[in-house]
Parts: sequence; structure tokens; C-alpha cells
Amino acid sequence: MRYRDENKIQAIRECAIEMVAKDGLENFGINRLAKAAGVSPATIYIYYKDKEDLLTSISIEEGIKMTQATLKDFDPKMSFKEGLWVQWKNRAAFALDNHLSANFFEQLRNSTYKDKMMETITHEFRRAMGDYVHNAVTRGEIDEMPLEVYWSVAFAPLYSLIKFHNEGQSLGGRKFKFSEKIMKETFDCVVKGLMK
Amino acid sequence: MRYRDENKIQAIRECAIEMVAKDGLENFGINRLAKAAGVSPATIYIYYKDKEDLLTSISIEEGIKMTQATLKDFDPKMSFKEGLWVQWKNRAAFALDNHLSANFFEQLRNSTYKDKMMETITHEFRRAMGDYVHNAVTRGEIDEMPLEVYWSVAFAPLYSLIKFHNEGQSLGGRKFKFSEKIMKETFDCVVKGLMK
DNA sequence: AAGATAAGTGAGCGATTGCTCATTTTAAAA
DNA sequence: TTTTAAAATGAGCAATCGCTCACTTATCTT
Repeated sequence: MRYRDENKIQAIRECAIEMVAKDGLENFGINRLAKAAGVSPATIYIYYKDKEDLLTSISIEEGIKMTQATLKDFDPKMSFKEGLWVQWKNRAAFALDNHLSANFFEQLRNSTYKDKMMETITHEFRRAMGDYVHNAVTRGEIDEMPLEVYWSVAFAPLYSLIKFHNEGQSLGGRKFKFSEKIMKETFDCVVKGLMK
Repeated sequence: MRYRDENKIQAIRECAIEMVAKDGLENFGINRLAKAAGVSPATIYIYYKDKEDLLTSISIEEGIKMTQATLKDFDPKMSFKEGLWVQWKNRAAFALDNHLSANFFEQLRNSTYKDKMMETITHEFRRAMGDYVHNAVTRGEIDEMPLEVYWSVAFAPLYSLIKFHNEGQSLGGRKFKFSEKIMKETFDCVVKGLMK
């Protein structure tokens, strides 16, 4: 027997993330990836069934990493405001530290691969958020609402800010820069809207 | 001389939008497009310099249509709350009526083509929003904030809701359905957070 | 040392990619 | 009617695509 070379599989994963993030999902290809990772195209098919399997598998792994990072020091029994703030800080820190992963994930989430990848992620999310949101409702901190509405109000603004920052986009004349101060102000705004 | 056949160029545009929306940007190709639109591949290059020019041109056109639709019956002199509500209703109606366009636009906005397309769109947006937001600030309805923060809080939640609806995604067990009632509730939540 | 088994490879398959060019078609201008 | 010039075409180019296979290499068990 011969054991799998963990350096190889890791090189494949990291190169795939970097390529998609930098050149775009539409320019991602197996032959390119093999060359970039320094392996044979055939080697990739030892680890992944096909191109779709590779992309969805990696995006699920990254999604789980992101979810776990977001939930660091988080406890479902926290007050609503404190709990959401912990998640915002964690999520922002992860996106800044791993902006290739974050970009990769965001591209997959807006592609035809989204269905397969989001199954696992949303299940993970729901398991983690269910109790916390329910507690906040029963404590009378927030109104009951569909989880999709909650996500849209509580997280979409943060994701948007991170995107503006990471992609160097700008609506004003000067380039937008993320900062803890801006994040806190935006957070206060969102929490004020959500809480009774 | 021979005149350009407007049916042809329109067929090219509409098929491109449909193909990207349904099969994904990563599966979009010129030869496919030509076959779907019933024209020769070479014909496409009469109207567009290359694949990138085609995608960015169409996305800019659709973006401008979307912006104009969003600003229907909108007046920069409106009160903050009324003005934002008009835009939410318009934007949601457009996305439901033209969900292929909306999906196409969203995919381009999350791809490597985003830089080229967003230049024009954000300029249009800034021209339209500048006065309105400024008025709201001087009237003391909202605090001053970077345009990116404003956009993230005021619009990102709506875009997220529309995506949940159009793409049939779901966080809860049952499928999420958009409705005027849910939109209004979400809107109230957002406005409460933004206004003093 | 020999045998077994899975990891890993490089060449290359058929299909498809973005794009071009020699040619034909069309309709206005002369 | 003839000329003219742009619109439109279909065949097909070089390059690349996703993927496979016959084969070599490494490391375990016997």
C-alpha cells in the first residue's frame, strides 16, 4: 500500500480556492489547477469524482470552517445583542484573515453550484441559530420572524460591508475602508432595527 | 448598405441573459449563444468586441434598466421613509417581473466582470441617491454615514430576501415565499434601525 | 525479498472553447 | 440596373476543456 500525500491534496484545495478567487469561477479548469498545484490532472480524480464534486466539496469544507469561526466564543444562551456582536466580529475577522476563502465561497454561493453546497451549510447554520433566535424571541428581545428575514436583516449588511472592503469597490469617490468603528456603527443600526 | 437587424441583436441579448441565469456564467459560451439565438458566431462579433464586452455591455444595460425601474415615482425631495419604501417596492416588483435579468445581474456582480460593470452603475446610483440621502441627513432623519454603509443597511436585506425567493433557497424546513407583508415587516425593521 | 495494493503520473482522447475569414446576402445609393 | 458597403454567414482554426488509461512508484504485509 501507499499512503495519500496530504501535502498534495492540500495543495489542490488551496490552489483551487486561490484560482477561483483571483481568476473567477468562469476561468477555473482542472488542467490549470493541476499545473498550478504541481500534480497530474489524473491525481485530482483520485480525490474528487469530477469538477463539480471538487468545487462543492471544497466550498462545503470552507463553509463549515467559516461557520465554526463565526461561532467562536458564541453561546446560544447569550443575550441577543451580545450574541450577534460576537458573530459579527468573528465573521469579519475570518473574512479579513481568509479573504481568498471568503471570495471563493461568495462566488460559489452565486453560481449554479449553490444548491449542492448550501444544503450542508444551512443545516449547520440552522442547528446553531435555532435555539439562540428562539431564546431571544421568548425573552421578548426580538419579534418572531422567518429565519430568512432574520438572516437578511442581521447578516446581509455585514456581508455587504465585507464585500465592499475586500473587493475595493466604492460608491463614494474615495475607496471604502472597513474598520471596527464602522462595523460597530453599522451593527448598532442593525440591532436597533431588530430589537423591540 | 444593409441595415442591422434589430431582432437579431435583441435575440442575442435575451438569450445571453437567459443562458447565464439558467446555466450559470461558468457554462456560458459564444458558440452556445449563437446556436440558441439562431445566428452565426461571427454575427455576435459585429455587435460586441469579445465575450467580455458582450457580458459587461449587457449587464450595464440591465443595470441601468433596473436603476430606472427602481426610481419610478421616486423624488429626492421625498421624506426618507417614503422614498426608501418607493424604491423597495419598485426594486422587488422589477426582480419578480424580470427574474432572469435579476439573476443575470447578480451573477455578473459576483464575478471577475464586476469591476467593469459596476463603474457605470454606481455612478448612476450615486447621482440619484446623493441628494436624497443628503436631504435626509440635513432634515435630521438619519445620521450621516458612508454611502457603502447606507447601501449595506438599506438595500442588502432586500436583495437577500429577493434572492431567497427567486432561487427557492430556504433556511427553515419549508420553502420561503416572498410577500408584500413580509417585505413591509422587513422594511419597517430596516427603517427603524436607520432613522433617529 | 517477494507480492499486493493503492497513490500518482504523463500522454493524449474527443469535445468544446473563443474567435476569424473568405464568402454570400441585403438594401441603399448612383 | 449596376455599384457599393456593411450585415451576416458557416466552416473551421489553434487552444483548451474535462477526463481516462496504461503505466510507474511507493509502502504496506507476508
